[in-house]
Amino acid sequence: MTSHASAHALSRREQILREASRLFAERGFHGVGVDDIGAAVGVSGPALYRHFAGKDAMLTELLVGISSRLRDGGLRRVEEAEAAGRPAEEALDALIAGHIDFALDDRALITLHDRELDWLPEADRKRVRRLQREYLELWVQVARRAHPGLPEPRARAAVHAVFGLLNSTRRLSSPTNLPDRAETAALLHRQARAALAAAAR
Amino acid sequence: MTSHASAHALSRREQILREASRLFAERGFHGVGVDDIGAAVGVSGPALYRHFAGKDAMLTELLVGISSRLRDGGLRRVEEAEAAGRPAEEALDALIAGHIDFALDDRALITLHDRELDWLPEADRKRVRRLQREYLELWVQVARRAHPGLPEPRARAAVHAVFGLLNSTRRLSSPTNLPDRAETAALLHRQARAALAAAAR
DNA sequence: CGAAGAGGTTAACGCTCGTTAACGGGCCTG
DNA sequence: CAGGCCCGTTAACGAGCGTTAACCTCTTCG
Repeated sequence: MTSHASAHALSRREQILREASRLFAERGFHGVGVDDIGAAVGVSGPALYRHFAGKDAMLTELLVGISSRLRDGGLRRVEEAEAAGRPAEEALDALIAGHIDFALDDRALITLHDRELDWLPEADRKRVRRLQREYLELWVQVARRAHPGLPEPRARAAVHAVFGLLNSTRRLSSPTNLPDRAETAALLHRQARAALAAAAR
Repeated sequence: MTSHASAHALSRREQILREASRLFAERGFHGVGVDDIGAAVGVSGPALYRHFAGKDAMLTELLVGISSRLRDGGLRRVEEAEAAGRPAEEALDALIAGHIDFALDDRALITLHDRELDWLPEADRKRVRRLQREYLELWVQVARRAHPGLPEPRARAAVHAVFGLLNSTRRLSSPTNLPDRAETAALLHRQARAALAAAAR
């Protein structure tokens, strides 16, 4: 309980997580030293151990946070759509839009999310995988409701492929590479929708 | 010039490259030690230095090889389609099919191709990036011919996203995870085609 | 036959890097 | 004002790992 957190600038812990995620995304988990992360927040070296148990713990917290945000956000959107009685196509659109927002706004996190999972200690890796699986299953259910007749194994593969499509933004290194955020989002959305529809044919 | 190569089993050099690519894909470039690679081919440790200048050199050779194969194969397919006077849509289909074959048959290489590029020494990295860029430009040209009215920046982004879609197979760890090779290939093909067509709308 | 070279071996060096130890200085609180 | 606690510092340890050295054994060929 850090008591006075939340409503002011950025706690040291959050600074560290932010810089760590940026560096991990740029150079990979093993390409970044503990000293590098320290330097990025203005302290040097082992000072980080006042805030985290170790380098692994930072990655764990980042990955669990990402996976949770994705799954929880997805669940919320689908529930909202269903509560409002909207058709399954719109729930699917909400999932797509949510994922695109995430991929465009938190490029670094998306990169970690499908690149650095292997380096977690066994227990944490299982936890993250579970969250990822739940998120995927959510998509699969909604996709099958939106496209009746789409068999489950194929839906799973199709959703998997669409994740690859949406996460491809991670390689556009600088934000200026995007012609225009809204336009890029619209393009990805059309492509994702079409890719899912094509799976059902 | 290794003289008597090619027509028999597998030269020691090729064995090493094959095992190295598998291990790099599984555990990442930094997650694999030189001793691991040696053990995988039945020799141990520094014996590899009889065949390669170093660990970097193995990765370089793998990545340059992959990028070259992709680009050359793509060029060949497009030229064949054009020489036969077939429409641009069919050339695009040929590109898609070629990439899918590669992604399904050489999963490890595809993984390296978009995951481990950062670890190359500067000069080699530029070389690989050049090949990758040429491959992408080839797709962009064909896509714009197949879909008139698709502006170039959008075509580039769309093709990029489709690469993400097609390369998503890398996360299906075991080959047995694919329900059926032909079916998976067909699904990916439909999705890629639809994602490109949707970009043109 | 004898020199050369290809392709192994084990031992050892040296660097990087995560982690811990030992220490110090502000700041709150009894 | 004294004792903790928070949060830094620098120094040092220890493991892992890429690379090199020194050495050995076949095979080949003049």
